[in-house]
Parts: sequence; C-alpha cells; structure tokens
Amino acid sequence: MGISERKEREKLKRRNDIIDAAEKVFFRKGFSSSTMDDVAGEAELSKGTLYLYFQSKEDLHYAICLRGLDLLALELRKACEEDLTGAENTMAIARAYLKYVNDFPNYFNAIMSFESSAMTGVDPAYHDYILKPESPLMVFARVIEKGGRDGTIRRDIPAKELAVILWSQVNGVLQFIRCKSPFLEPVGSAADDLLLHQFHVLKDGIFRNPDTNENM
Amino acid sequence: MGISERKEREKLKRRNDIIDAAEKVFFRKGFSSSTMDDVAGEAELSKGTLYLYFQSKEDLHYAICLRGLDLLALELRKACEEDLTGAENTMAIARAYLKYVNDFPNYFNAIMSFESSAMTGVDPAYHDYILKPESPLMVFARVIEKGGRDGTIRRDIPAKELAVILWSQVNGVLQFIRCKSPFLEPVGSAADDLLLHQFHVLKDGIFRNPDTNENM
DNA sequence: TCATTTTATGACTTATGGTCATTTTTTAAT
DNA sequence: ATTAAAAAATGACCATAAGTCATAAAATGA
Repeated sequence: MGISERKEREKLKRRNDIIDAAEKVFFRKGFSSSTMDDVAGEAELSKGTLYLYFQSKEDLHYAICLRGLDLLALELRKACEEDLTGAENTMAIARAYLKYVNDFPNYFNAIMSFESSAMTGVDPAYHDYILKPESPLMVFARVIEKGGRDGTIRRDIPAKELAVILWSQVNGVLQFIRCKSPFLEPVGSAADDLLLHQFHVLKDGIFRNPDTNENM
Repeated sequence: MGISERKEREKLKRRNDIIDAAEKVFFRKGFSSSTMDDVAGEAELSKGTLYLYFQSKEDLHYAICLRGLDLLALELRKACEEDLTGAENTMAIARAYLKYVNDFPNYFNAIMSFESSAMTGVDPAYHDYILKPESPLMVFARVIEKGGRDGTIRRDIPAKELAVILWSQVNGVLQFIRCKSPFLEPVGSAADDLLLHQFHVLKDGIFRNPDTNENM
C-alpha cells in the first residue's frame, strides 16, 4: 500500500510545516506573546488543524526544543570527533556549546524557557529524552567518562553526575547572562569575560592555596 | 498631621495583607494556576482593590520574591557574622543558602520562577535591587572580596564577577534538581549527592593532574 | 450635617487556549 | 464516473482569567 505511506509522509510534512511556522512566530514575538492564531496564520491553516498535530501550545514549544536539542547534540558530537583526551574533548564540547548559544540564540532561549516553565509539570517525555544516548547531556557524559578512563578528568564523581554538574553550572551562568545582562555593565564585566572566568573556576576551583603563588 | 501618617501605615498594612494572601494562594496552587480572584478571596477584598496596590499579577509575584530575598540576605549575613577567613565565610554562606532552599522552598521557587519568566521584560527595579549592598548577591560578593584580601580566595577574577559566577553555578544545579529531579534517580544519584559533589568541583576543579594522585 | 477626597467594589471588556459540530477533501469500491 | 465511507480541515464557539472603570461606600474636615 503506497498510499498510506504517502499519507504518513504528508502528515509528517505538515507537522514540520507547523513547527516551521511556530518557530517563525515564537522567535519573532516570544513564546508567551505569540498566540495559536498567530501560528495558524503563519502556517496558513486554521487553529483547529494545529490541534490535530499538537496537543497544546506547550507541546509545540517542546517540538521546537527537540529540534534545537538535536541540532545541539549534532554540534557536540562533531566537536569531539577527534580522538583526543577526555579533558581536551571536554574543552571542545564547551567551546561548541558556547558557539551554539551564539549561533542559535533562539533555540537556546526556547530550551531554557521550556525547562523553567516546564517545572510546573514537564512532559515526562522530556526526561526520557535527556536519558537517551543521543541527547546533548549524554554525549557530554561519555566524554567525561572517557576522561576518567584516560586519567585527565577526576573520577571520584560518577561521570553522568559530573556531566550534570558541569552542564548545569554553565547553564546557570548562561541563564544569568540571559536575564540579568542589564546588571552586568554596572558590575563592569561583559558576558564573554564572565564565561572566560567561569572556565578558570571550573578548571582550578575557587580557593587559593596560600602556599602557592598561582592565581595571583 | 497624625492622620495622614496613620493612613500611610494602614495602606502599608493592607499592602502587606495582600502579599500575605497572595503567598498563601501562590504557594498552595502555584503561581500560574492561581487567579487574582483567588487572591482577592483569600484577602477578603475585591479584585479591583488588588489593582490599587499592585500593578499586575506579576508585580505581586515580585513583591513575594522581595520578601524571600530579604529573608535570604538576612540568613546569609547571619552566616558570615563570625570573623573567619573569606574562604571559611564563603563555605558558611554556601551552607546557609542550601539551608534556606530547604527551609523555604516556596520562596526559593518563587524567586527562581520569577527570574526565568522575568526574562521577557524584567522589572528594571529588580536589577537595581541586585546591585544594592543588602542584596544576597552583594553580601556574598563582599565575602569573596574579603577572601581575596586575606589570600584564601583567588583574586585574578574581580570579586563581584566571581560572586556572580559561583552564585549562578549553584543556582544552575539547584535549577536542575528543581525541574529534572525525576531524571536523577535513573542516573543513580540523589540531590544531596549532586550538591556535595558540586562543592568538590567548585573547590578543586574538574581536571585531574595525572602527576598527582588526588581525586583517585 | 454635608461637600470633598479617598478607598473599595464587581460587572464588564478583552484576550486567548482549547473544543467540536460541520464541511471539505480524499479514498476506494461499485 | 458515482458515491459512500474515512480522513482532514475549518472556524464559530466556550471557558477562563487578567485587567478596567463607572459607581458606591467610607473617611475626612469644615
């Protein structure tokens, strides 16, 4: 039966067209200021049709995030293709993540705001996604693990946990930059400084051993 | 004129009563599921009256956050009253913050969700608040500064910036725990583990120097 | 007592996410 | 081709909730 397959394809195509339209609208006006009617207009479909393909506005938001996450995972995998040490691959991943944030701020924003708002009842599917081997976090976790094996990364903390910690820490700073950047100037530092300095902290820790003269 | 002063007091009292009512409602049902009618009912006032004291629902949310932040700043100041080294005071502040998160999860949630949602146009007043010397972040920054002076904390990064970095990093992990805790169990780690391990990372960094046998 | 000012009210407006009876289009058998 | 059944699409409609405003009540002070 070639017809049902073609229909399947068309259904998928339509679904993707709706996501395309939603991206345009959400990225332009912001998620909460966009209405389903806006999206329907952009997609040249009626609102009712959107609900044949997505359960809710939130679901549409999630679909966009999934796109962004898949793209991110791809970038991270590319970044650590070279077979260097775990520590080196970790640095490569960090650079790739920051590049992603710069190159695709809309996806990054979508993901961040989804994760926060999601608190009030996240799609459980999202938790499943995070655990999948192809998720950005798990790509990162494998690199950490490798660093543990080759001796370049501490191994007293389980790899997945260390991945979560580092990932969350970087996100914390990015989140700060994202919503409190007006605050940064009075403090006299730019976003890039902040991230650079964060890397120093991630590398060496915060305390200074008075016996050594490092971190002068 | 004693009357106008009494009126001033009464106005403030009413304002506070409204915040009390809003806290009860928001903490019970969550911010987004609560309605202004709910709050009006709890406060035994009409909805219109709420809008005489607050510009919007968001504004009410903000007022609750301010309470939470003032309380937090108080706890942090108490925690570093003892005149120890900057590093020791820093640890005390960290402990106090985690205790606060545990003791007042509702305030913590209110602050976190305000900061995320706020992204779409934060009250500029909030940025002012953060810069005030009595804000939690600035209390922390002074301790970091002290650590720089007494040689227990690295001084290659400006104190305020380092404060922002550490603060954001801890918030990042707390945020992860807050909205992805269902994810933690499959990974095999508890929230407390995660925070403990984060402290190790903050202290020592992530890389292992192959020449030493620390972090085995 | 009463005019003026301040404070409070709640019906009303507006906006928007989501639904569903109805219509249009497609399919496939006659 | 015709047509009945299935699938897809529509948009008027509903429910909810934030925010407004004309009106009413209360407080003030002369």
